[in-house]
Amino acid sequence: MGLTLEDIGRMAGVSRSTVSRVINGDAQVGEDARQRVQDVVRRTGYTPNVAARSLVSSRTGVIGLVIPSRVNHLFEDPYFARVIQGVSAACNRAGKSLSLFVFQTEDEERDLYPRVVGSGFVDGVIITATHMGDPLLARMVDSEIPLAMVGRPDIDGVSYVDVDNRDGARQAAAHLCGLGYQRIALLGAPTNTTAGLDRLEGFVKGLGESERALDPGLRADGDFSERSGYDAMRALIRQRPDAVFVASDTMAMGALRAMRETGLEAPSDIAVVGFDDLAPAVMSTQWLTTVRQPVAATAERAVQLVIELIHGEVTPPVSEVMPVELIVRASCGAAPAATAADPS
Amino acid sequence: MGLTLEDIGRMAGVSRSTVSRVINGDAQVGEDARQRVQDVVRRTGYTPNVAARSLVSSRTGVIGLVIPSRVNHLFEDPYFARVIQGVSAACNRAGKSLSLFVFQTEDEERDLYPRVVGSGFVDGVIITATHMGDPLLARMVDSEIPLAMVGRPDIDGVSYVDVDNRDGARQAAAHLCGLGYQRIALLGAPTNTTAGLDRLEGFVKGLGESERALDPGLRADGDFSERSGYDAMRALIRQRPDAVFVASDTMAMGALRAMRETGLEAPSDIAVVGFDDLAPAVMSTQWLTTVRQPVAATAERAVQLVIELIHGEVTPPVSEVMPVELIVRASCGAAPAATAADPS
DNA sequence: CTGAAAGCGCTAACAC
DNA sequence: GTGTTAGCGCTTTCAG
Repeated sequence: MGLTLEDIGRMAGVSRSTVSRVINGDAQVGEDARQRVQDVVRRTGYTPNVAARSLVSSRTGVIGLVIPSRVNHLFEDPYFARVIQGVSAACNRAGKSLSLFVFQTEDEERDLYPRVVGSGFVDGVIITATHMGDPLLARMVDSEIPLAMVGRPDIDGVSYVDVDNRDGARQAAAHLCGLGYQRIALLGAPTNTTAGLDRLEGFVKGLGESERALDPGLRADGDFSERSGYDAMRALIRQRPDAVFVASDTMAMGALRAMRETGLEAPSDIAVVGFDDLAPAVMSTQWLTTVRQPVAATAERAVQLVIELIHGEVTPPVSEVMPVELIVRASCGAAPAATAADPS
Repeated sequence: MGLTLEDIGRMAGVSRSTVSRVINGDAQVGEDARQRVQDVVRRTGYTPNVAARSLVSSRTGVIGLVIPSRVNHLFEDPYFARVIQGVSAACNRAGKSLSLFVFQTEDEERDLYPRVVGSGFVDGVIITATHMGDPLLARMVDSEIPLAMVGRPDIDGVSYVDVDNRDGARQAAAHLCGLGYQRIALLGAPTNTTAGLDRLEGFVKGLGESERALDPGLRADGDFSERSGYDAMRALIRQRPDAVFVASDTMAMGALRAMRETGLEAPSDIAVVGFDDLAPAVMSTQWLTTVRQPVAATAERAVQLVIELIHGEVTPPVSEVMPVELIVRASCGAAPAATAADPS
């Protein structure tokens, strides 16, 4: 810090332009000059001033991650930690800086929004966890800032990377049907989120593949929280389901707690299939059958996508859907060993 | 975007200097000029270019949050989500931007470190989750960048905000002693972290207040993961403790799972006290007796602290320790109702 | 109270 | 190959 190109140039006996060229990997530099410059840079630990660089290039190398988490409990769910981790890792790899914007209140959103899109502080943004109808997304699209969403947007014109929620839920339903369960319940995710909607649709579709329909009495929705899973399951239990697909593992933890409290066990009393495969308890017990979603890979693709958008290499909207995988373990009542041995 | 001070000035019929003054709240501006400028700014949605501003002021308004999480499972623990949330909220309030640096590998650390301290990209940094002996912390101190740690550093010269881990563990031990338990075990946190060390010390101290010592056989350590809590508890169970203090709620979840699996219940077979009070299951069941640590408040103080350091308002190292609170619930075997009614 | 002018550190033509 | 030069958009003396 404090050192400038000019300083380095002086020390290496060249002009600042040559130093700039060396630093930016320009090939048109003599071998000896390059050598001298690199020595000085290394010796002094010189790092270019990003502000000056941004000012002239109108690029900051910063990618914004916007989480409009008005609902506080969003942070309860390990999903967000994973998204942050994935985006961070991808930014690191791409040599970008990550700036995090968590809007916890309307006020914060109002105050911060201009910094995100107007000040030139970020080159592009990744947004996640909007709820349907959130005007924020539309505003961001209008701002024309390079934008990629993690998850499926509810409006057109947004580039995104989503996981195949429909197919995951479909697989879960089909698996439960295949296992011969008769009263298959749905403990759904909020239907004001596209993930909730897609998982509902996929579940219904999976049932349909076995000529079944979703009994409205066998459906209750939660809000992704453990507590809501518990509450919804308490209600569901009275309807005597023999299996339940829970649209998130965190809610599944709540559902299992409700079952335990009622003296019910999985899978013997009620088979359980979750969605996510990233909660600590799920990972460490390897017991819950669940739909694994590739959060890190999704976040990574989203980062690549904004970068392509920033460079103008693709024309928005572009989208991509990542495959999910049903991980069969014990909680659904299918012997995992048998499944593992299954040559199919 | 695209608009400059010059543009605004032209539209308002003043020079760019005046616009700059208005925007920066300089008092020395005529009422009419100020009015006209503000109108234009509002109408156009003008936002100053941060790069240009930083270049001249050598301030970016960015605070870096560094999480050297070489251990992947750090992200399993809700603690980090909370720290991020707290730091983010505090930055928002202070009008600062937050830049997140997660070092997951040595390589990432090596590559990113210069960007953090050398490029002038951040005005100050908050660091957390270092392990003892981590040279990173020493390097950051040497760099002389305004620095505040969340947690207690293991070297001198670092400003920090910590929670009172010692006192929390002491309270937990004292509470268990007071309840008359005889074989009180410790399921500790890693002793290569200051939090782990402090909780151990506090626990021993709390025992000491009742003239007890920690039976080495009644101690097992985990690594903050659910799995490690499970494993450690399996080992402890053989020693037949009648109570256990678990140094993190996530590990407590694992410990309870081990107990359940062995047919043991809390508090009747083994009383359990945790530490954190922020895991979803703990929050929603309100069942686990635990030491509540004020993570959000701690993060917030850390942000205030770096800001003061940036402004040179305080001379490092300064430190602060936030009080923790034992939340007595059902898992320790003390009737919570009685405790609540206790006039003391 | 307001404008003119200098310059923050860097990149990118444009010369040589 | 390498140096010179002109800004990027802003803040900040310094005049007026």
